[in-house]
Amino acid sequence: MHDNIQEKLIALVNLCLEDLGWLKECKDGVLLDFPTDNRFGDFTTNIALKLSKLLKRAPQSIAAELVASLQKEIIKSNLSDLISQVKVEGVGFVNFYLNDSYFHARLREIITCGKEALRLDLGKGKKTLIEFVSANPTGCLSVAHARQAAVGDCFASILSFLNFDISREYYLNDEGNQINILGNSVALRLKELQGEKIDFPENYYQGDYIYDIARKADEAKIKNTELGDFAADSILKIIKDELKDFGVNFDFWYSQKELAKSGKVEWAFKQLKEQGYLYEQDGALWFKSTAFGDDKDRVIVKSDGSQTYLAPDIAYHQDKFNRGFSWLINLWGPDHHGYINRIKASIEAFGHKSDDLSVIIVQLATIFRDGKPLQMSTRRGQYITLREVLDEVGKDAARFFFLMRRTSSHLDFDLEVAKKQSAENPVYYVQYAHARICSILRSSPAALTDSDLNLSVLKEKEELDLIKKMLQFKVVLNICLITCDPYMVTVYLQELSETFHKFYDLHRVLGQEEQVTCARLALIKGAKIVLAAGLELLGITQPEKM
RNA sequence: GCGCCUGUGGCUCAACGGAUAGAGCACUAGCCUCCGAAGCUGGUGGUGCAGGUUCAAUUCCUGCCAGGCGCACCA
Repeated sequence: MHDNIQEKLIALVNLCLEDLGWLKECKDGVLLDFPTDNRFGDFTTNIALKLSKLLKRAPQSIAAELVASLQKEIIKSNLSDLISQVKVEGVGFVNFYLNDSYFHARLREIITCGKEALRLDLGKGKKTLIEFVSANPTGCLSVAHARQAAVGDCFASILSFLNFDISREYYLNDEGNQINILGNSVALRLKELQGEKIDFPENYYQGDYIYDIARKADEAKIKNTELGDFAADSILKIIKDELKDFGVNFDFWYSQKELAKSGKVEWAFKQLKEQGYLYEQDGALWFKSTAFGDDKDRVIVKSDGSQTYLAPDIAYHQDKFNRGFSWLINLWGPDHHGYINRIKASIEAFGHKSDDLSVIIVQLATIFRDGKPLQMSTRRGQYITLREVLDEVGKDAARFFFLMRRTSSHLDFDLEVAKKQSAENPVYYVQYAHARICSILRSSPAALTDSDLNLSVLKEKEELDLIKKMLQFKVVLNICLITCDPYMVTVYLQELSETFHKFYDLHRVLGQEEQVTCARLALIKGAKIVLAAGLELLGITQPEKM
């Protein structure tokens, strides 16, 4: 069942190149791709263009010679039932055209096996940990966190689909300065509620939610020294609810407080010291990150004896490996990009490869309301929260929106526009295609079954285009893996939907000759399977009706 | 000053280094006695600037211009 057509064709090309005595010139190997446009066949290779300079010959003449050889070889190796033709096109591309029966077989596979037919075992069960969001429990999640949540969750789903053994983790910054400030903020608001006049510092958390927590703390009679933890716990509950409603579920909530208690930080220090990567200077303890390409060495214990943020972070990342994960993925905001080198340095100091950690920088979403950008400040409590976005545009549209731009690109998000145009949001275009298929399937006579299904009646261009587009699903997932970016799925689903809508517009499914109706029903069932699989990866519902 | 991200029609965005740079919105001309018109078809309109590498550059490299974000013994 394994679809190894691509390997088969590459082997064929290599065989012919060998015969022609050109194989040794092809240093980078033969690239066999899906052409940008299916006018140019089903597979294409640019090998003649590559060889042109080395052989000092015109690419078309090289291609022509190669094609002649390929045509002979195709007949010799009985591949003519698979390949309908191979020819030179354009400036010297060699394009392969497959027989329709190949696509019919692939479609049959999809409707028989369902989404299992779309899987690729690229992960081989590799234990992978993706850490994302990890917002401090000092306030609600912002839109920036929301984008990270959508990207991280979707990428994790894709990796899982590709047979990586993936776990989702949230690193909980539940101790330190910001928790102290949080506790002090609550304490002050409590005094204020009790009628005292207070002077609320600018660097304290300004949001109204601090009042709510203060009231709750008062009721629960929380001691002053425990206000910080109490507040963090309360906020964490809110965060968990927000994420749940956004459809994001974490396997692990990793507590920095627990890490500090565990002795793992000291253990990490000891290891680094033994390797000679720590030294003291100016009363502080430094990590020699320059040994691994960082711009400067980094302080991990300040001269006042307290640790910098880097200290637990080094131990944390090492602990990820110690827990058995061999690939770490971190999603960070752009403000953390300077942090990449020092963390990578730390894992290298422990003998891991730099590539064992992939850091994905998720660019910010700039929030607009009525065309005006909003200033964001956690402390002031003036920012658009994930909750607000969910309430305003809904989970499906929000997730799709956050995922439809390249992760490394800025995202403009005007809430008013998103609300106003919600009916025109691309997510509805895709969901509409799914619902439309369901509607046809509902209207189809029950008597028509898949038995004696003859897919060979699918000969129309739009029918074959739809199958070919469905087959690109795997290619897209592969690109997502290579680029560490799930956004391509949203682009693909729009294209798949478009291909379906075009088919729908030109050809009727129901009321045709029985064989044709059956085959087309199978075709749209296949399209439904792929659409649903894609939407599921995005964490978006697959409505049967809209 | 250094680092990262981004410059593509009026607007928001696509395009593994490939073939005629694609969509949506907006503007505009059409398509429902027929499976969902939240759809389809046509039209107008575009790669910031200057070099370089390449058979081939929106894509890679250098410089410039413009915008965003970072450059702590903060977290």
